[in-house]
Amino acid sequence: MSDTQHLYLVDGSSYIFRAYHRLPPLTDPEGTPVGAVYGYTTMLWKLAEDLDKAEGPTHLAVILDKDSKSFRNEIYDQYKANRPPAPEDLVPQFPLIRDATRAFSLPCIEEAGLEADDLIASYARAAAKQGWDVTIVSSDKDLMQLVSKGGDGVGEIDMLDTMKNQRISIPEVEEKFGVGPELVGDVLALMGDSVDNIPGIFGIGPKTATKLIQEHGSLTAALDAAEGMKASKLKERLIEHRADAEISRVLVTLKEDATLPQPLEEFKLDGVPPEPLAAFLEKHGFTSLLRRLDAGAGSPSKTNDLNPAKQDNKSEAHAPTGNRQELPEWPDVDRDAYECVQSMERLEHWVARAMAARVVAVDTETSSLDAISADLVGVSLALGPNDACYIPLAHGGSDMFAEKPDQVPLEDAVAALKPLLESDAVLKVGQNIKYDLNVLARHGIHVAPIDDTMVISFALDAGRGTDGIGGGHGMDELAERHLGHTCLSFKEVCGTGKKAIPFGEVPLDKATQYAAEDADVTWRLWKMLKPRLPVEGGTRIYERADRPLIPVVAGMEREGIKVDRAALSRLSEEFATRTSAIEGEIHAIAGEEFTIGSPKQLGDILFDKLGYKGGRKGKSGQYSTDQAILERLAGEGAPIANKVLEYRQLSKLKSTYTDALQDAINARTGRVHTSYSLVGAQTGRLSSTDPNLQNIPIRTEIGREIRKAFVPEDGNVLLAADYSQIELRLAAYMADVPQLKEAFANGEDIHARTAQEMFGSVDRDTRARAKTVNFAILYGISRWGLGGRLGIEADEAQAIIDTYFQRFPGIQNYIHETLENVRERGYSETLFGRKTWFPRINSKNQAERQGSERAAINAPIQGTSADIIKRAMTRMLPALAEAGLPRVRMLLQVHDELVFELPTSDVDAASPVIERVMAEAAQPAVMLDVPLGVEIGTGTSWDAAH
DNA sequence: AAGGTCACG
DNA sequence: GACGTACGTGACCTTG
Repeated sequence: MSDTQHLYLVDGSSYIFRAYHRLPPLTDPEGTPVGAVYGYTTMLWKLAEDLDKAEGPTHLAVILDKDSKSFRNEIYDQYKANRPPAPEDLVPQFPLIRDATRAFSLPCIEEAGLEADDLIASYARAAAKQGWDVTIVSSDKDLMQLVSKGGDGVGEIDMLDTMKNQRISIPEVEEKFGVGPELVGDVLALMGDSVDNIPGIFGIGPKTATKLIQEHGSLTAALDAAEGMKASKLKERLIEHRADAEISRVLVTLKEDATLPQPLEEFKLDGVPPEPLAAFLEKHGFTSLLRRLDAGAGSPSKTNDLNPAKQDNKSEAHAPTGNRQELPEWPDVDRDAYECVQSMERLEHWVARAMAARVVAVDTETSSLDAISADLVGVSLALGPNDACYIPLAHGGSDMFAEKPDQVPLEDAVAALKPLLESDAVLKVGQNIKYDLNVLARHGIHVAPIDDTMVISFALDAGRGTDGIGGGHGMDELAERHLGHTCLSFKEVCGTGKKAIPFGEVPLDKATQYAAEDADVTWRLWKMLKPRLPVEGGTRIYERADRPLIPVVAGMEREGIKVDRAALSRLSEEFATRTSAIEGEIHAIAGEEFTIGSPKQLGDILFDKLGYKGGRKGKSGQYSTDQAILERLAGEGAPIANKVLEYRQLSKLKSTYTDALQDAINARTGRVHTSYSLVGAQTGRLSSTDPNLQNIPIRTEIGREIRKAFVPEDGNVLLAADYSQIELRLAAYMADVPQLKEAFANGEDIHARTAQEMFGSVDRDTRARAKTVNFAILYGISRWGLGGRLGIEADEAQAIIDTYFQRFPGIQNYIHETLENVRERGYSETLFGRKTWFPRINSKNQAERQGSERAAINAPIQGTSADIIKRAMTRMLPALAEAGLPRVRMLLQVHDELVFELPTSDVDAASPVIERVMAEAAQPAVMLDVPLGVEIGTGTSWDAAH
């Protein structure tokens, strides 16, 4: 059988569209866009490499569409009528496809009045008929009709999707359509195709189409059976739109007997002559391929092992990574140089020196990690390299110490330190100084002015170091990066796990080494980082947004919020009862007891024991059992799926919220105090931990029960103020989209307006789809993602995206320009100058690069929104005080929402102030031409305030 | 410690 | 040449 001929038919037209959308917008030395051509060239190269292999081609031809009209337009004038025009930078690439094909010395077939699909069908059948095997290089679903097994002197026809590197034979077709290739046309005729504008039957998608054909065996049978069906929407549609289905059946039928413009024999492959190929590669600057051609002595088919792109996956292109500077001429950290301050006299000496120095690095040591409940154990100060001290204040008390060490009494020390820490003339520098602010506030010290090395690092380098806790701005990490110094770790000093001791039990010599080192390192970091701010454009965001926010957020953390413990406790009990009942039901259905909370065990029960369909996923080879999968199973009539979903929901609510929040109530204040991280999110958003109060349930009825437990003190109410659609408003401004700006100015429903622009009409369906598309845009879109969300094919999603860009060209420009900028400079920027770095934006790893691109599209929008609410927060309490409303307390921030607690009698006066401060927060630095809408609600719970 | 899942904007 | 599919978070559970 070794002399079997194998014909490859390359569907060039569909390939170039796919290549266009998945490759970066490359241009050749002359400025012609060539991204898609490059993709096409590498694909041909790969095919040519397979020439000598068993499965490889003996004959090959590229088939192209000649023009946009075909005989199908005569049958149905709307055929492909709503297809948007090809993107501007794709058009000049069409002729280059022919050039590329010729460069490989391959035949290129096209014929007026026929689509590439028809030529492919005719060639495939002709070749198979004379016993050749045929591989169609395409992933077009219409072509799947041709897949066949062969035998009896007839060759086999399969398909090859080079992008997914997947062979498509009969099983793959059956998997996709639920029927064999001979019935694919019937399914397609029912479901239609919005890209080609094949009508199908309105309201019937792939699922229903497959089901009908499976049940009835053919399209005609299914249509005939409609009369006998029980009354339903489906029945009506089948009857009413029968003609649509019939014309669709004709349109999807491939013409298999077209006259062949060139005989099959002429497609014989004889290697690839290098000269024309080299000339082509050179002309368009495809240098890596050119190198491979040179190295491979002529033919790509002999250069299998060379793949330069693969070898340096790690190189991160040219995005600046410079985090390191020349080290100043400082002595190395010397932990034995630090002083342990144990007398009032020495303390006063240090305070006097610090006053004179004008800058002091400060660090506090405490009994626990939680700033609100922690007790002060000691304070360290640093005035220069190795010029640092530790002032122990509450060490001893256990048998670690033979007797309590000499220490300045806490109150005396506080009195001595207070003038220094509150002096306008002395800058206090800390690493995460918000923590120290909160600790010291409990002792009546209101530290100011301040600088924070962690926040400075964030303003300079957000996104640069993606690994490590604290987003790469923790002290140990900064010390390593900027000073080449390894700090004494907390673990080394206090131990870990059960053997851990509180800092107050650490002997003074060791405590001094650790604590004073922190202050010393903080001082050095400040000396290195602070001067970079003006040089690297970080001053604006640090001085105007982040630094002033530190004491504000510290205040919010100290305020905390009251939660109704009894209400949470009741909910916990209710959830416990219900989960255990559901657990029993699930075990009954499964026929055995297992741990429902274990995705592994659950997956084995669902897919192995109970035999539901659903593939493996991920590297672990474990079944996925997430919400989307379970909802699908539930829709297919698996009773266990809904039970598991309910079980999951309730146990999540119980463990993460009703149980955990009770434990989070502070014994001293009776309230819950979250901790906000100012450097938690690369985009500039805050994040909230211990507990996270930025993800309290709201989307479901049962979840909102938890929100009801967040309450005001007697005589007060909670007030929630939300920015409405702030990110879309910012996108409308930043991308300059007149229709969206106008809609916001008029207070219109923005998703409805988008639906009108996109689909020409507004109903529930189009509005929902428009909303999804709007969000997709903000998040950096991909047609697979959008397709998944909308439940449509990726190519249909692509058509929607194209329409969106056509209607709102500003958005496309914004995305293009943002990415160009990020690729060139390495970072994105918000309207207020916040930078986020994307070191992988030019990565050769496509997944990595595309991930960075999506994040980079989103970062300026999400980040600008974060900047705005930060500005509002900083101005809020002074504005309220000025309005005579000092009793309004700002408690929480949830990205686009602020939560306040205030006397009921203050609501009327406070609401307009809050509204105004938020709405005007961008000004005067940025004058938006879109209004910022703010919605305010009040109530006796956080839920009621919405 | 990692992976899976799910709560929020 | 292959990879995974919407951005940004944090907490909890199970398992290795």
